[in-house]
Amino acid sequence: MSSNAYSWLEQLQIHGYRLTEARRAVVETMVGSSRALTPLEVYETARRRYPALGLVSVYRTLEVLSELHLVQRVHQEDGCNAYLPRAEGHQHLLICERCGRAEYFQGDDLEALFIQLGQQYGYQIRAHWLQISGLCPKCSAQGL
Amino acid sequence: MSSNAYSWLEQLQIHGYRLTEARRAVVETMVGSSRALTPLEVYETARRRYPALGLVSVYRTLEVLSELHLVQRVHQEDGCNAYLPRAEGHQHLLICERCGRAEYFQGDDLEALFIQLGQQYGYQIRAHWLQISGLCPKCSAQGL
DNA sequence: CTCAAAAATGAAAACGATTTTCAATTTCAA
DNA sequence: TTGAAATTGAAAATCGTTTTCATTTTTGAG
Repeated sequence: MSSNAYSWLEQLQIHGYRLTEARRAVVETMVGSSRALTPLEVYETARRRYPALGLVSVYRTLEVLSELHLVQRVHQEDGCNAYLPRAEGHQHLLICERCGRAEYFQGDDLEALFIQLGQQYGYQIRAHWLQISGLCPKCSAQGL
Repeated sequence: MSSNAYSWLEQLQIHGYRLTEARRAVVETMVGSSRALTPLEVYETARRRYPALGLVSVYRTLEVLSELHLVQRVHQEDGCNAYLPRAEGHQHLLICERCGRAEYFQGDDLEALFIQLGQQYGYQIRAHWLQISGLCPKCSAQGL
């Protein structure tokens, strides 16, 4: 549904953002990525399509895409500056710590736990974050 | 068990680290904290006990404590540079995004899910991370 | 289509957190 | 007690990110 460049650009437009070459290039890079990408990686990839792109615009566009819930930041031991298309609904992430490859898995039953915990501790739950990391089959085969 | 300054210092010693005033000050600050603390906050707190302490030593000590699994980094929307005593066993974190207060809750049943997912996707699971955030009762009462 | 206001851009400078360097100090085992 | 090795704090360097600002691009009204 929201997993194609057209709808991402549409979302930008709906929220009053202009469609620019810089944004198109970043969107095209992020929308189909199955790997977590750092701003610098997005920059390098997107510049192949739009060489005039500035790194600053990558940062700014990623920020906007985050606000619109189209991408999300990925947290890992070695850094928290990579981005992926946002997991939808009750999905969570399984990420390869070597190559950044991501799988999205369903975790509906976890929502109940979160709600229960909120009540138990008197917390007003705002967000939850579940992420599993390890080596994908390919990286696993190559050895560490 | 590992939740007192004595055993943390013992762990440092066992692993060949020397016991210094700087490390004692950082350990004393971290070991009993129920709030996530940034390196700067650790520095400011620990300096009350040992004014000669340098910020650099805080960074270095936190790194060592992380390696020894005595503290862990906390990931939040607004930054990933705060630390807490490490959750033990199958515990996970419930954190107040306003004041950093942390609750540790048990999540044994989640381990089974992680193992199952690893098999399903062919991943060699190395780590998992579950964290819930929101407002603690106190911060919730104060309004946003 | 034209045009002007507003939004967005890229380059450079500024920034803040973290790391490195290094000479001086501290620890600890012999 | 002593000396080698580890550790320290201060300063400088580094890295990712943000801000500033003059210029360019987008878009909607005419």
